[in-house]
Amino acid sequence: MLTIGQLAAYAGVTTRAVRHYHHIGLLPEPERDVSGYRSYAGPDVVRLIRIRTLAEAGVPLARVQELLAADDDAFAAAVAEIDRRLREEIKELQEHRRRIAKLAAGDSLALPPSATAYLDRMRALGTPEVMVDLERDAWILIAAQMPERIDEFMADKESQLDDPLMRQFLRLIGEIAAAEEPREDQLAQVADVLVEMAEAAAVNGALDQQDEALPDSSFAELLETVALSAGPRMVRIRDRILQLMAERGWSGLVKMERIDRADA
Amino acid sequence: MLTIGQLAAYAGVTTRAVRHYHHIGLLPEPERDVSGYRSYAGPDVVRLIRIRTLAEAGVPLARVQELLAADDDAFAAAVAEIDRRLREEIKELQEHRRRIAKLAAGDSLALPPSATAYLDRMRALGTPEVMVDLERDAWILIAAQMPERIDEFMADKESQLDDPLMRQFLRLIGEIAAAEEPREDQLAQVADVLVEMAEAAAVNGALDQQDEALPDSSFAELLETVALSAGPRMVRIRDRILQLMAERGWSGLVKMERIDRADA
DNA sequence: GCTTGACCTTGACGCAACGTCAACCCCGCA
DNA sequence: TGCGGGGTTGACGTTGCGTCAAGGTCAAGC
Repeated sequence: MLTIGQLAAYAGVTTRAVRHYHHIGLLPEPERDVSGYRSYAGPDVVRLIRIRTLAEAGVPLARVQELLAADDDAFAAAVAEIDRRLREEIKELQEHRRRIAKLAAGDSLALPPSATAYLDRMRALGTPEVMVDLERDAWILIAAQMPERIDEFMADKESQLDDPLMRQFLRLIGEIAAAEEPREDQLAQVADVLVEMAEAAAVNGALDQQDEALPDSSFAELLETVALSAGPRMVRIRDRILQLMAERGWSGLVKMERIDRADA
Repeated sequence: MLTIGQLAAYAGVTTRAVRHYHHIGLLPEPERDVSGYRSYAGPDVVRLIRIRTLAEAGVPLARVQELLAADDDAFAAAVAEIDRRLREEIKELQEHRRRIAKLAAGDSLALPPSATAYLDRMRALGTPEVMVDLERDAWILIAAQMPERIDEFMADKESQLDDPLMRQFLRLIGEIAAAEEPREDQLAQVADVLVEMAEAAAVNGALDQQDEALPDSSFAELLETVALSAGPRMVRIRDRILQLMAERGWSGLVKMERIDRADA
């Protein structure tokens, strides 16, 4: 009676969809006419319309069979379950919207507000962008690892920004970043400041806190590799500073440690 | 530094996901160690975390690259567009919920309330279930074809149910359906009633209306094939009734027509 | 040195619901 | 007889991975 195109037109679907329903056994394959065309009749149209009615209500095709054959109770139960699934999907998408709205509102990717505030303040103090980027990446790592302690860390860091030594350090770093090639005396000054900060930290116990915050050494090594990703120029400068610090009896930048006199 | 499993753990994803990101070029393939294992460092972890942050906000992976590289304006524009898409998807799902709620509320599949009311009334008048099923299927077809006229048709049909002839017809059909084998006198009575109804319809012009409602004959034929799907017993009874009607000068059940005297 | 278990490698299929070629056949019409 | 608009099967693409399969590798305990 009807070709596949006519059948599809009756139900307002594509021929591809009809063939798909045949493929998954949802609509029985009809007889073929002499030339091999599928030949449909009224009941096929009716079944196809029923299928579409369910599909357009969000019923997965895999459950349409079952629903078409179900009695009233089974139907109601299945419908209730499908509605539950729909509600869940809507909730998920709304959660997506919430997150993307936060991103649009200026939240830096993958960092809590306390951290972005800290980074903004660093920038305001003249810290070169490349250093801020490194800090950000490091804090992304830390925030992913210890999300519940990140605010505590940031409070610490913010107060450090009030330390005149830290200010001096940032200023020196800014000068070095701005210059073509860093002068040796600038690097030496940085090393001096860093060592002075380390000594102060050793006295007030901050060095022990850093051990507690970086429990396994592998995580500290991981943070090091972030620092090493800043490009060859920065790595050279960094290496030189480490060298100068070593001459002054200290090692490490991520995790500062006094060099054992026996080694020296 | 890190194996793929460790990298994945840092970002809270599966190794499969990481390999997928490599495959689609979202995360660069890292160096391999001597045994061919992928070896990751800090920047890889950071990038993976950024990817996840966007993905979990509903950004399609295909757009994550672009967003990670975008400046603030481009980022805002892309985010706005993604939010628009999310809103659309939510609306679609809500539409699904509306439809499925209607189905749960007892709406027969693919039929408007006027039609289900008519079918219910038919059933209440003792019409056998198999007949009601055929009517329903026929009206599903018609409703799909002419949705805007279905209420008008149903009003007509409802008023026909008040016709004593129609009542008699339904009672006779009920008796026939209940019996093992229909008696010839029952079938003759049905034919008599149908012919009487047809004659009345011819007088008040209802026959012309039916021509208008069934514009092309192919649609009428399609409706016939629905009637033929009721099983061999019903088809035999139907054929016999058509035969008896023909003896009385009428043809057709879906679309009744007086037989041309020249043919008889 | 051997086994064991956990982790790594590539390759490939599966899911949901079709869209979209490709290559070929069939029908009605000028 | 050619043409345009159907139909036919087959297979790949979409989205974001999950889940085998069939191995090679590593660290640890015996």
